Amino acid sequence: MSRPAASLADVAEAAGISRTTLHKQYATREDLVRAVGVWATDMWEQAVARVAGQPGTKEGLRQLFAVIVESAPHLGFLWRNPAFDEDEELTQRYIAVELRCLAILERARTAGLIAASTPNWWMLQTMYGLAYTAWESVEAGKLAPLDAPDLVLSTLLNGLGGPAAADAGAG
Amino acid sequence: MSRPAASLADVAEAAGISRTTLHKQYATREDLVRAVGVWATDMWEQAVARVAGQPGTKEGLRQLFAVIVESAPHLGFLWRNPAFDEDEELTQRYIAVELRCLAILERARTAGLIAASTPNWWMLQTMYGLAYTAWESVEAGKLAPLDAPDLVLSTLLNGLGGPAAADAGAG
DNA sequence: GCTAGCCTGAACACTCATGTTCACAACCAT
DNA sequence: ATGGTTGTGAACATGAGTGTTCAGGCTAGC
Repeated sequence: MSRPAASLADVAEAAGISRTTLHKQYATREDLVRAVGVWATDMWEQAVARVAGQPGTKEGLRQLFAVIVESAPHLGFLWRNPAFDEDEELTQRYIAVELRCLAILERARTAGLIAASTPNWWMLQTMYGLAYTAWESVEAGKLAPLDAPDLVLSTLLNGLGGPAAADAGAG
Repeated sequence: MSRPAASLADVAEAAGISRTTLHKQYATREDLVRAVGVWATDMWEQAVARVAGQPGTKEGLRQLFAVIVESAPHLGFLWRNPAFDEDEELTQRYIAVELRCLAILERARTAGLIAASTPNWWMLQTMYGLAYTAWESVEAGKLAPLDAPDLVLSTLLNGLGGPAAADAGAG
């Protein structure tokens, strides 16, 4: 899943089955890729469903970010495949899940945790960006998995600013 | 450059030359990819060189972020190509440029703009992540190019936090 | 005009991923 | 044991991308 250029022979070997059997289950490579895309979407859906009821509190956001970080590989797979952009069903499902994430962020904004002037798309973008970055850091062994959600939370809410950064002049 | 899977015929057509001529200049596809990698590294080197002397102030960081945002496509190309990881020269040059970026960030940390507890790798990761995210937003038409550096600056220093986010409990 | 250099289209061989087919072995239920 | 299912290895055909060669055509400089 992490290597889009892998041949079907490699995939079959990695799956511990023969190439013939792989072709029985997925007639074409496209079928296989889509099946993995559906699976990745399932994973993401289920992960977000676990936290969709969270309130717009710091703890609620922390739960949300924990789920996004752990879904990072699935999201990365979906983002990297341009084919999914033209897949009506997957796109619809993706948007629906994204809206559930956005709902939590909006609650946090209403609660004053996030600046009222922050547009929806930038909340989402920074959340994705920071969470994905945190996941990469975990993969690289630079960040402990359990620390990732807190780091994303504090960075997204407070930035990296020190004592002299009280106001950055924008926002 | 933005489509790694493009055939050499497509590349030649896009370049307005024949496939034969393309092969004369770059014997193999590997040669071509590496040449583009060298070019992307050149671009990034030159861009950072323009701001390497900046101080650790908000304006200094803003200049740095402006340069990273504009270099995002070049960086993306370098990041997406695993072949470059094994290229000694390009890796060395990449690290050298990264260190020049880090120097500015460290100056800002010393000046108190960035929390003293922030590790180097997280400063770099968040800078890359936010800058790349901002560039994508520009590409998507959601963010004005001139606003991008300021948005990255304020988000990285202050986060998205509103009045109720005075302390997120981490860091 | 003539030559040298560069670009071009066309053709070719080669490799590799892909998709298909088929015969055979293992296994499971009856 | 028997018949159905499932997985397997092997072979084959196909198509795309790649790299090479070659015979012209074009322009620039002599």
